[in-house]
Amino acid sequence: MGAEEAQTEKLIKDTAKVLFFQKGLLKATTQEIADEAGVNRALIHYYFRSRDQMLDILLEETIQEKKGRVKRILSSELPFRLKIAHFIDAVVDYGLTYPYLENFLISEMARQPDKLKDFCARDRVKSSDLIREQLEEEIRKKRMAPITAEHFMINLSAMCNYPLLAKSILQTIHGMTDSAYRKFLMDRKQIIYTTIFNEDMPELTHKKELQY
Amino acid sequence: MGAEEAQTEKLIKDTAKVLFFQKGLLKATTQEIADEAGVNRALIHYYFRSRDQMLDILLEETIQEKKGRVKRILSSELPFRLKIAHFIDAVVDYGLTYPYLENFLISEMARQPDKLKDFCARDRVKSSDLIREQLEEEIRKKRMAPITAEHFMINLSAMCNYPLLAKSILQTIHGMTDSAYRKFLMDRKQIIYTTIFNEDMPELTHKKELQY
DNA sequence: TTTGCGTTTAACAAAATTGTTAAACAAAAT
DNA sequence: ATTTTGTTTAACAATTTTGTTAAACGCAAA
Repeated sequence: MGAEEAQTEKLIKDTAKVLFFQKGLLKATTQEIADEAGVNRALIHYYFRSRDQMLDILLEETIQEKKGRVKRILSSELPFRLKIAHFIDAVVDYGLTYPYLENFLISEMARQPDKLKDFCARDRVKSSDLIREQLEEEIRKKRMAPITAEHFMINLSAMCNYPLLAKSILQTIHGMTDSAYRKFLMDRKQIIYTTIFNEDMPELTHKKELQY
Repeated sequence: MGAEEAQTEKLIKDTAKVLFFQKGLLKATTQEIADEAGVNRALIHYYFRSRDQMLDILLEETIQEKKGRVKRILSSELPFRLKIAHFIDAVVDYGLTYPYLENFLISEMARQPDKLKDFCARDRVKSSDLIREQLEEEIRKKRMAPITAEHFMINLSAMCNYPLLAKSILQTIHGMTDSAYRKFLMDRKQIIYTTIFNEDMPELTHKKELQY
């Protein structure tokens, strides 16, 4: 349709993101993506040259966005516990959109370790570094048991991300509908906070300022 | 070599398990498996008819074994906290062998949900049911904060399994060698226990009796 | 030693998937 | 109206992967 910008390109990318990161179809073919987007398969090669290059772009974009949100929260001026509460909130919320994102990244790393090494290293600006000082002060003040920043962040990431990665398993075992699963994840925000701090999670204000 | 039992069949299965569940190569082809095992590709079809059927068998066998170990521990007569300590120990140890097992299961569920539904449901005899009573007593006695058995088990599974699923990511970010990663996982056993119970993990006796 | 049976292989056929190309098309600019 | 530009498509070629088959092989029992 002539000069209609990168509209179609975005349509393809968004469709592919849904198949890969939301529905967990790691092996979705270019044909399946094209069908889902309602375009011809050759278009994908026109815009992205190859399936692999498209995948790189999708991963790059999506992970950068997620990491951006997280980093914005962890490097904010909030007090420690409130910061962690916002982290939990943001990671779980984002996971509702793309539950299989990390799952996908993991598979790709096994397939082409070299390519993703630097990408991953550059990207994952160790989040543990962003909370180390505050965490250590918290421990010094005897407000929580001693733990390294690395293990603390991994505990936190684990409890937030695992139910996302394992979405299909959890839904099957407990016979949850999509909306039940959604509610289950919302409950978990509280649970995770309480498991770590042994107290109720505070109300979250400033949510919007921290999103972008 | 004549009457040499199902020796070769086992060789192929073990090789495939290593590629799929240990190295995380979800897309390993029948050719790659055959090469790695040092046999001709057609052998795989001779023994398993198709790649998909072999995959089913591998998943079935491996998950059953892992679940067997876990269930044996959770349905033992041990006191609650010791039981959980053994659970952590067993899951992390098994994960050192096949870190990508769950990752693989998750991907397969997205690909063929129906086939794995009953398999998964029958298999995952909700572990939360096996600890509910003891957990509730623990809470009644005010020895820990209130939490449902489901969320408790998911917290636990998350902290044990996530570092396994995310093996490649963690190793890359923190520049860990295989042996460093191994040590890191061993440390985590303590960390996980302490995060949940706010006390040091007890010594584990009876390890052998609980393994089989 | 030869017959039989499980095991192993190479060669072939079929299917699925990716990547390329040249032509058709539609809208905007000239 | 025609040219131009970017977009879209169908048809084709190449590659990869899977699945089949018939024959060869080696050991053990007859």
